[in-house]
Amino acid sequence: MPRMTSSERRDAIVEAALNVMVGKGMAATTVRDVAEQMGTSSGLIHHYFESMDDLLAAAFDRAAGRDLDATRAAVARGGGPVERLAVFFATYVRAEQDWAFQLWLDAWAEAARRPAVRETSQRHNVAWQQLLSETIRAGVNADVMVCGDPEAAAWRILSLLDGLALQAVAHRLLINRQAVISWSVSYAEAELGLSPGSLGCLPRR
Amino acid sequence: MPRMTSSERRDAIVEAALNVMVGKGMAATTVRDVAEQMGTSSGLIHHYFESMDDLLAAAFDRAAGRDLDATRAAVARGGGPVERLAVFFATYVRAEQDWAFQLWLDAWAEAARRPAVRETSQRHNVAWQQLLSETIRAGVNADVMVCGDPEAAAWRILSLLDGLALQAVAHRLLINRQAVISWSVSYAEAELGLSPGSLGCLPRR
DNA sequence: GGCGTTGTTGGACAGGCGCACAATAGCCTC
DNA sequence: GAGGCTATTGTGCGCCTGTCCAACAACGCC
Repeated sequence: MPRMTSSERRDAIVEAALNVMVGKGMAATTVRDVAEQMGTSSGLIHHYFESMDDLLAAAFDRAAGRDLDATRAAVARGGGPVERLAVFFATYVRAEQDWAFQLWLDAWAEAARRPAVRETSQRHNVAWQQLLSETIRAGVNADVMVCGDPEAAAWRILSLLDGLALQAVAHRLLINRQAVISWSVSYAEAELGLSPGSLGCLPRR
Repeated sequence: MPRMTSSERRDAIVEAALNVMVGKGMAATTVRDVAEQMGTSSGLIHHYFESMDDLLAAAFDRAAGRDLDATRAAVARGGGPVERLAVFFATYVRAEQDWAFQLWLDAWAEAARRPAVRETSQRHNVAWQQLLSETIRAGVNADVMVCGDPEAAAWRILSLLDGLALQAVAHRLLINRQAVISWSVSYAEAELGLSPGSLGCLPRR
């Protein structure tokens, strides 16, 4: 196979691992799968990653990082705090759709046995909470939201979002994505003292 | 090893499997582990269970079923609808503690690859939602709660509970059990038109 | 152009997995 | 007590896993 620079190859491996993970799930992803996906030998992978744990963590890190970066960028483009918060919800729910949330599910479960995966998922979880709590804090400082503890409120809102996504994945027919976003938006409006409907023109409950 | 009746042996296998699952996680549980835990040969297990999928599902079914039955019984002992709801929260959060929620996490992740586990976790999820929505409906019928759609409200409350438990397990230090119960209780009170504090004397936010 | 460095190969290794199956051991019935 | 039924054993098969390593090949440097 063609020679690559270190960073290119490392990138390609992570990308291949991510592809396999999306298709088969994190727990079922093997070194040989990733090698086959890349079209190289399996030994190559261990030249770039100390262990399978590290590789899975790196692949998950990339997927989760992309979603986080996309949401962070979209939020930053928003005008006022309220609009930024609305963008947060819209982008978050879109990011967590389909295979993405299954990946989070896998990561949480695997975290019990894979230290690197655990570290990665914890780091991203905290990053999401920080992004949301900073958005809330900006709204409070601008006197358009009311919240005594933005940190705690962010945990609560994220918990509801994740819990709803969980239910949506667990039985796809009973809860749909429309419900996830409208319910969580309604909750956030109540939590932050916003008037109903101010966080988006989506049909609400 | 001493001979048992069919049902006794089946029971013992499920119990042993559950013990292993609690200690090592569902994904890491093997036939040989379960056999060793029981003190018998591994071949015996396949006389009672067609596949590992069935065994894992049966073990999870027992664990989840116990929690559900305990909560259902505790709720039934409650006096009025409001007290029953308060009992639901107290018992639910206690049931989901420690290893129990990790088991749910494992089940959700494994569900993608193990049909029997998927069926079992879906069944229990729906059962929890029915228990909660029936409690809510009773409160609405008794004119002590206000809720236009008890089914949907039950999904929202359960989602928040699960999401909070998820965060609590993911980073044990940032959210504790006290927060899980007080935050979810506060949400339920707002959702159902109850006055703050009516769902329990626990310290709230 | 030779040479050292390094990306890359492909297979070996030890271990673990679910599962199957013939042999054994214990109980019940007649 | 004999015979049959079934719970139980122990082993072995085939496959798959992560990791390692000696050999090979391509690139940059002098």
